[in-house]
Amino acid sequence: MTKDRPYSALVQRLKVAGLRPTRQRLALAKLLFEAPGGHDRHITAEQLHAEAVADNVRVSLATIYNSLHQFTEAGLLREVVVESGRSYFDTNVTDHHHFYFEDSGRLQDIPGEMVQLENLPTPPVGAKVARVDVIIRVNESGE
Amino acid sequence: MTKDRPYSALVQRLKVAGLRPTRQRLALAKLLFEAPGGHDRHITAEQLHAEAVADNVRVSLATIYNSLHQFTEAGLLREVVVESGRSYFDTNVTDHHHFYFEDSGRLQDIPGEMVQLENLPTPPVGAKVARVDVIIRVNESGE
DNA sequence: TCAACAGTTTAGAATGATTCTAAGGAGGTT
DNA sequence: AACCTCCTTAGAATCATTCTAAACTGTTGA
Repeated sequence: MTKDRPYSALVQRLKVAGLRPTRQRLALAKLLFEAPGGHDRHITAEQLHAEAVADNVRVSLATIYNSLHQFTEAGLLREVVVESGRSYFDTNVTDHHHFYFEDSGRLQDIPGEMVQLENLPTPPVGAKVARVDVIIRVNESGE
Repeated sequence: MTKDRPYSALVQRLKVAGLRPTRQRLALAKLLFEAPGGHDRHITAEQLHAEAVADNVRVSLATIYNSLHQFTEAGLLREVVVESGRSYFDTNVTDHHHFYFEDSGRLQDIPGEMVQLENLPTPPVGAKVARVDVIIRVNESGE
């Protein structure tokens, strides 16, 4: 039988991340990482919750938040902040940047190698660079 | 008399921006743009409110928010978002970028010319670049 | 100088996203 | 199956921010 195979890729992925493969974490991981539409998803907690509900997965919002943060800490997701009061979680954890469409609130990936950062200033003494985010904010409306 | 001179620089600045120079807007503008510590301030609404209170200026939080947004629209301030759920307002409106100290939540300006962005991808058709933000996230704790 | 109107301020309620709490539930191991 | 720890959850709580409706003030023109 191919379904319910105990050691599917997702189960392994969670275990490697040090997270117990619970019902809800598996369901969320599936929605996030095996979405039919492909990868490079930028999703909010509310959106993921809506998807889960639509997929008949019963999960509380609290668990959505817990899971998103745990996945992020484990390196399975990356948090992107472009707008105060709303966090996006990006399934693309490779080095890359973003276009942000201010009108629609949509994000679009820019491959890391498409942006060349020259002459980056050295960080202050004692500080280590955790990440460099480049956000290109664009408008689509003819304003 | 030098105080209460009706056409001080701040009054003019507000008028040019199309904002009536009211008591509270003047007081806030003074705190923001004529702070003794110098320019390049990165301040939140709550912080500004606290400064106003400490300076015996009676202003409501609602007015703080209104003013910060009006100043931003008028180009006197720039909003910086680095962390979900908290907006910083930057008194430096020239082209520049930021170091963000994740431990302390502090921001530090990086002059625009210190970051050279090469090969920026062209925005999607119909979209115009409003701004490019570069945020260098750093940690100070020896983690 | 002063009336009058439009633009401002305000307290407090409302909102929206996120976090907390404490109690019940479910993996995994023996 | 027992057991312990980790996980999930409903609902309350929190936090930043926005809204509302009423009171107030700058400015203009008579």
